[in-house]
Amino acid sequence: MTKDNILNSALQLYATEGYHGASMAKIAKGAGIKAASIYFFFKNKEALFQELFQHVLMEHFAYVRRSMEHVLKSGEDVETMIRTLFSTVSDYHRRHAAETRAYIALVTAPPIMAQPILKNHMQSFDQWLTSTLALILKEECLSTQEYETISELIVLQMDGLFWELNFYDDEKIKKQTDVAIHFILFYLKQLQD
Amino acid sequence: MTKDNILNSALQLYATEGYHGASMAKIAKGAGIKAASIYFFFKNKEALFQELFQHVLMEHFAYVRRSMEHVLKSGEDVETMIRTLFSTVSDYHRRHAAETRAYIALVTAPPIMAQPILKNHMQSFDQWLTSTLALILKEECLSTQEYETISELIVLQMDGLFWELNFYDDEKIKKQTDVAIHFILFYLKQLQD
Amino acid sequence: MTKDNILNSALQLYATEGYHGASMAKIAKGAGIKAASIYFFFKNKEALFQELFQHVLMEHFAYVRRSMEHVLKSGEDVETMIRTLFSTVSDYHRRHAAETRAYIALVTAPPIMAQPILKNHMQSFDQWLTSTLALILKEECLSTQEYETISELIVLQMDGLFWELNFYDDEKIKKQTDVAIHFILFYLKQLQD
Amino acid sequence: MTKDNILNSALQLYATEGYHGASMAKIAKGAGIKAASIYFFFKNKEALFQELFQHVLMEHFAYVRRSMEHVLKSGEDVETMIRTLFSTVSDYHRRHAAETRAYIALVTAPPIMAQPILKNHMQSFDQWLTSTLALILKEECLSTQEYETISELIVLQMDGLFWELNFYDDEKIKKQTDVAIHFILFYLKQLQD
DNA sequence: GATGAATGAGGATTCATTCAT
DNA sequence: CATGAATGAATCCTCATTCAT
Repeated sequence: MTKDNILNSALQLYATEGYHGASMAKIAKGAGIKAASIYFFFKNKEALFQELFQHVLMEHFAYVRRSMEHVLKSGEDVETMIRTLFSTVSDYHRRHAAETRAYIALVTAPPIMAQPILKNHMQSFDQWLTSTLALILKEECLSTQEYETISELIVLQMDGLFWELNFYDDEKIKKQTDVAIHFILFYLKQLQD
Repeated sequence: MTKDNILNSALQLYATEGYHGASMAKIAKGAGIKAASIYFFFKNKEALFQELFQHVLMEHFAYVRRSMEHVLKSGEDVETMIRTLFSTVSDYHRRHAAETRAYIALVTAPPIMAQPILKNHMQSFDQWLTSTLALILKEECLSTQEYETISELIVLQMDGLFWELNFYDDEKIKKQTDVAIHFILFYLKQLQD
Repeated sequence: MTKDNILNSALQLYATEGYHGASMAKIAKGAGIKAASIYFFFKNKEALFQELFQHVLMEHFAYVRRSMEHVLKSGEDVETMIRTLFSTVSDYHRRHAAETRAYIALVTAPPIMAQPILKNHMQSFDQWLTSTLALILKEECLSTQEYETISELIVLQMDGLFWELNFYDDEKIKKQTDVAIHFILFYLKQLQD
Repeated sequence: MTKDNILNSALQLYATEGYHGASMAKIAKGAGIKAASIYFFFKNKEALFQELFQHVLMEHFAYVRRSMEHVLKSGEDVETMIRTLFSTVSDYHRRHAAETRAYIALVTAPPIMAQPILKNHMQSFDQWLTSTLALILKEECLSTQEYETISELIVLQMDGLFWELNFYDDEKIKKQTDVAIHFILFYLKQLQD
């Protein structure tokens, strides 16, 4: 459908040139139509952006959540769960490179109107992550202090991996993911001894 | 000096709106002059950008390197050195927020002409970091395998902290820096036992 | 009927924004349909305009003529006839505010194609008005000179009232109408003495 | 000067096509420059309009006031003063046809932002006219009632002449002006007997 | 009858840049 | 050093119109 072509084209451009660099003409060309036609589907540039941005955030969130819910229900051990958490997120980004790059570009030089959506999303994600970590770690007999520290640690590793998506190739990212997982599990084990 | 005003104004704009969002008129206004006057100091928009970008990268590199050389020469223990490495980088970014945000914006949606400079810089920095880590860890009797793992770990923590600069306030960044340092040292200690 | 809705919507827009300000999209929205649908009823924007314009002029002319014919046939005295002439015109405009405002907007900044219609209408109206005034005044025993002067005077009062429709409210317009009538009758009486 | 050329060109276009019909490109062409250059002198289309509109209103007001002050000071009789009032206004409009037509076009289909300026101006003009009429008529020994009637009558004649500017040629306008003056004086004389 | 989808032309405005002063 | 004045190209967006459904 034309609308999807527009959204896709916009996504690619946001990924490589940011919001300001993605002109309506370029987006249209990428979608195989003329610039004027975009306005049949979207009120203006901002509305197109908002719809796309929101969609990208939703998709990512939904995917990660679904994947984790699945694992949590299956009653696996901590190691498997943490491994799944990291590889799910990492895989998602590796397989949705354009979305991820667009997301990063938009987060780091966000058009003003993106900021509320973004803030909202980050809050939701943080909240979800916190409660998910609680579920993962609930049988590990950790003190509050220990629990908080390990949570912060996990977030730090995820953020590190995320930033590295900008530079490293698949191979290296996979390796860094393993390092992160390994490290977290290692620390967890030490705590329990 | 006027030239510095121009560079400063450009930096602020790159930080908040990215390369495409920073028009010559806006830069000029921020510098208290008219757009035409910029051309007395810079051949064109690209030249201005290049000079500024190069300068920002240099400054950062030079600062971190100087700071680490100082510590390395003073023959402190591993802990101090790692602590210095992290807090130097972290402090620099916290105190040069505009430069950092501009850097991030430009890295994540880089105008084509920035890419060689960027690649070049990253290579140099990686190289320097690797050799510096070698110096820091040289007395710790690590196997090659262990050395590599811990290097990757350190880089991962640095990258995590860097990405978090986008969202967290000073307080939280400081805390996350402490978490990073704490765990690296912890891991190092475990390896040695 | 849809066609009437379109004409009505166009009328409102011509009244408030003139010909250039009345886009097909706005007209359609006002009629509760999509712009494309207008083309089922009208060949193009110009044809819609022409039909509407002609209709507005006709209606007004027909109304005033009908009303005056009625009075003329009833064989009233001069005063009543002049009073009727003025109040008929004045009332019509007050009760057809949109038509009147559209008419004024179109007369004062007329799209080229409107000008022949307009010229035609004005000629007809002038002609009718002249012959009507002749009928009204025929029993007043006026010299040609006197007759011409009083005709010009009447036209001048009508034009004054018409222009004032742009600014004054109903109340004031009614009052000014009375002033005009009073003045004309006064002058007429003086002539006869 | 270029700025004046722009204002002049805009004036002509407003006169013939109204605000909506006067595109920046057309205005620029009339001024012998390119559309982009207009923005060096005016912030945007609205600002250009406002400046021009205000200027037109001021000029007219100032001219009429100056002219009347002159006559009032010279202590002429009523007849001369009324004659001067009408011919001054009439002459001004006949000699500033473009300004007048632009004024009419803008008043009858006014862009929203023009309305406060317009309202303001009309109030000022009304006020001035009222007080001027008071000065003109002060020695005529009129009752309040009579004074008010004759004031309204004068305004009505002026409005009629103004509207007729849209259609009649110079010759006819002059004649109608004479008719108006003649009748006002006539009415005044009758009152005094 | 009505609309979804599309477009070429033109609208206002911004942009980087030039050049004479 | 700095700017006033100018512009071609590109920006976002609206317009009237078409055509298949």
